[in-house]
Amino acid sequence: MHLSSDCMKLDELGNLRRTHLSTEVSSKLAGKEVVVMGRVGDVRDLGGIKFFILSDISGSIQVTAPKAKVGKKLLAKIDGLTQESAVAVRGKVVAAKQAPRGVEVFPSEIRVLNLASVPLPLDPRGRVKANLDTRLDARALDLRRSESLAIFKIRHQALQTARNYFMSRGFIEVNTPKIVATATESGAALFPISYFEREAFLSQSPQLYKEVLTGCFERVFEVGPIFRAEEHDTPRHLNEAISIDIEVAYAAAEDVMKILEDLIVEVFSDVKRKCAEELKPLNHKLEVPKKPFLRVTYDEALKKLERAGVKVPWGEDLPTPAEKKLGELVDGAYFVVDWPMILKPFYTMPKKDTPKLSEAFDLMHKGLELASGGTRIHQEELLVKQLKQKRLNPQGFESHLQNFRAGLPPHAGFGLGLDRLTMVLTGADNIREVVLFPRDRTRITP
RNA sequence: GCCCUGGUGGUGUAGACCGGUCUAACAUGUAGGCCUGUCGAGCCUACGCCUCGGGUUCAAAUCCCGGCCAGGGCGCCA
Repeated sequence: MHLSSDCMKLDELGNLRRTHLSTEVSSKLAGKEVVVMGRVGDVRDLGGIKFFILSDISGSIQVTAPKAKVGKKLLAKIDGLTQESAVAVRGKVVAAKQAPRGVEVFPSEIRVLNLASVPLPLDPRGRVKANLDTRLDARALDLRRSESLAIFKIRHQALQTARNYFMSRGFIEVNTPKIVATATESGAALFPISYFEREAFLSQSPQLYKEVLTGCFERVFEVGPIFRAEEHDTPRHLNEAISIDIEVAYAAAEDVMKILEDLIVEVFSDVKRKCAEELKPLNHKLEVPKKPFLRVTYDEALKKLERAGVKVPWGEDLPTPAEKKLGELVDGAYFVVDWPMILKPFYTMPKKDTPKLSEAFDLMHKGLELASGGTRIHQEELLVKQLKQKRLNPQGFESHLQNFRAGLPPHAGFGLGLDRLTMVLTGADNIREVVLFPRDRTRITP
């Protein structure tokens, strides 16, 4: 019932189309008619003259309505506007020194395409801060804030740079299934789903698929979601994340570490150069790491930590406080290499001379793990041995193992967390800030 | 799951330690009014809040217990 009366107030978009983005309206167009569309910002009514700011994805433009020059119907329409409503304005461009950008539009027609209700759950202009939880509940509105917008433009740039990087180096972009039949890796927590009459799982990583694809495409990369059913509750873990995964034939750990190094430096440089405007509202100074990144062995890391008063027994993973400590001891981006085999998954290649250690690496940035990778096993016999050692049944991996009998080449690769990378690029201290609609232990909406 | 901290109008905060003076303050917002150059407009008026349940007390936003929720620290994270 409210709906019908509200709809009565609304205008149709009809055949009207935008001729200019708000920032394309310049004083050069003075005297010309333009059609701009966007969201209503501040409305200022001075009695004899009314102003409102119209914002679109490019920026904003002021719409000015002097009583003497604009009809009563239009003035009434401006009175009825609410913050964040969607409007179309047809009008004449006027150069004016007093206008915010030296140019404004005198309206001849205003169409209220959709009226925003009041009050909104948060202020998208950001004058009054809102808690992260409140913002995530109204995420699409929150994304109109300049800080949020800046974060996702930077994320977009990182993704674009990464894609360009791989494509210019002969990588083929692939999409592997996210619905998988078995829990392929150890006792890792996977989300079970119902797949017709069978149980299936959400993929935890494209690992096995990308390895197999090196046998045909040689160099592959994938940008896609990974799902982990771990009950973690931290500012750097989500249950759905985006991973940039690569796998390269005829390569070993050091080769893909160089690729990763190059990629990181290129992404940081691009963001620093092309997203200077976006970094400003985030108040973030981006430091481009220098190549080559420091290689710290697992053993060296333990020694450094012990000297700093943090004891980690050999053969154990670095607990969070140890990771953070190491991040203080070794600044910027660095690799931790030569991990004990027991800490790495079954497909990890052992070091030839010291088989207790692996050819696996982690890329760290100030204590935060951004990527992990290494040389993979390509010989079936060794892989079966490792499966058994991890107490996995090789029979469950038959469809995977058959590829190794078809002459799968030696290969190496890594998985890089796009969300964590974006955290570092934007200075965000909570991973939820850099994900449009984050999925964590308690949140599955919006 | 554990530990710490918190929950006050639509939003963000103050008040709490030391119960009464709280008929709950400030900002933003919203509604109305004045104003023909505002630009985080200004001025005037109004509207709207103590997380839920229990307890202590003459008296609870304030103290105690529990629930729920959130933030941080861990754990978990092949």
